[in-house]
Amino acid sequence: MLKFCGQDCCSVDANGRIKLSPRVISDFAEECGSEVVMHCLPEGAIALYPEKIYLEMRQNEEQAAAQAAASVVFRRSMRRFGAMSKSESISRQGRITLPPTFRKYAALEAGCEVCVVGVEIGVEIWNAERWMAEIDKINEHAMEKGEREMAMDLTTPKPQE
Amino acid sequence: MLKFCGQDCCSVDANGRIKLSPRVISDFAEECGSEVVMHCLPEGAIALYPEKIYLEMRQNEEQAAAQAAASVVFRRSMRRFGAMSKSESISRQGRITLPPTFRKYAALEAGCEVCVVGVEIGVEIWNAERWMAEIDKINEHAMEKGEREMAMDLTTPKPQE
DNA sequence: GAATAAAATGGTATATAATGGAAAATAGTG
DNA sequence: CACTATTTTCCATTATATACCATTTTATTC
Repeated sequence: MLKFCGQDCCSVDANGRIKLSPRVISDFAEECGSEVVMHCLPEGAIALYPEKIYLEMRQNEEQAAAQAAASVVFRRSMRRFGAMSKSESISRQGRITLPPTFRKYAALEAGCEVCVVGVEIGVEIWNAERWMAEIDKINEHAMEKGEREMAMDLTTPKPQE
Repeated sequence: MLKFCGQDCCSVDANGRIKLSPRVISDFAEECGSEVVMHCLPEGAIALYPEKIYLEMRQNEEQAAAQAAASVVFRRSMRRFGAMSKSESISRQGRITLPPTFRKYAALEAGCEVCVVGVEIGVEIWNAERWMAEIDKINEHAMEKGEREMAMDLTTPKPQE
C-alpha cells in the first residue's frame, strides 16, 4: 500500500494546531513513531518528514566546519536548514503544533484552511490558497508538455510502435 | 481473454462512490485482489491501476530524499504523484470511493454520469462529458495523422515495402 | 520571588460524514 | 412473459472532525 499519498483538507485550530488524518498518522507511526521533523520549504509550505528521511537529505554535508569556514554559500545553506527545521511530535490526539515563526512563514494562522498533501517521503502542509496556485502550476506544466507531445506525434514521419 | 477493455457507464452515488462492472471487478481480482491505486491524470480523469503497474511507473525514483532537498523540480514531481495518487480498495459490494479532492478534480460529483474506460493496464474513470470531448480529440488526431500519412505517400519517390 | 495573566497542551462531547449492507427497481436474457 | 443479473437507492452503523473546556506550563509584572 502506498505511503504518504493523497490529500486532506482541514483547518488550523484556535491554538495553531492541526489534526492530521488517520492515514497520515499511521504512515508516520510505521516509519518513525510520533517523532517527526518539520521543515519550511522555499515554496512557502511546511514539510513533515520522518527524521531518517531528513537526515538523508542532509547527509551530503560532510566536513561541515571546514566548508563553513570557506564558503558563504555553504554557511547560508546551513543557516537555512538550521533555522527552518525543527523536531516536533504528533500528540496522542493526532495533532501537531506549528511553531509561531513557521506559522507566519507558511501563512497558517489560526482558523486558516490548510491542505495536507502526501509527497511519498512525507507530507506537506499548505495554506489552501497557496496549494491551489501550486497545483494549478503543476497541472498547467503537465498540459503544456502533453500538447507538445501530441504536436510532435503528428509530424513524426513513421508510426512509433 | 482481453483484460481491462471496453467501456461502461454508470453514475456516482450520493456518497461519492462508483459501482464497478463485474468485468472490471474480476479483472482487478485476478491482477491484484481488491487493492488498487487511484491516480489523477492531467487530462482530468482518474485512473485505477493495480499497484504493481503504478510502481513500475514510479520506479526510477532513487535517493528520493537527497534529490528532494536539492531540487524544486524534483519536489514538484513527488508532490504531483504523491498528492494525485492514493491506495484504495474495491469494497465487497464492488464499489470504490472517490476521495473528495479527486472528485472535484475529475468533475465527478454526486449524481454525475461517468464512463469507466478500459486502458489495457487498468481503467480510467471519466466524467461523461469530458469523455465525449476526449474521444473526439483522439479521433481528430488520428484523422489528421492519417491525412498527413496519405500526403506523405504521394510525395514519396518509391514504395516503402 | 510571588502573583497574575497569557498561552499552550490534553482531553472530551457532539455534529457531520463515510461506510457497509440490504431491499427495491431496472435492465437484460432465455 | 418470466426469470436472472445488475444497478440504484435507502438506511443503520461506524468513524472522523470540530468545537469546547479543563489543566498545565510559561511569561510578565509588581
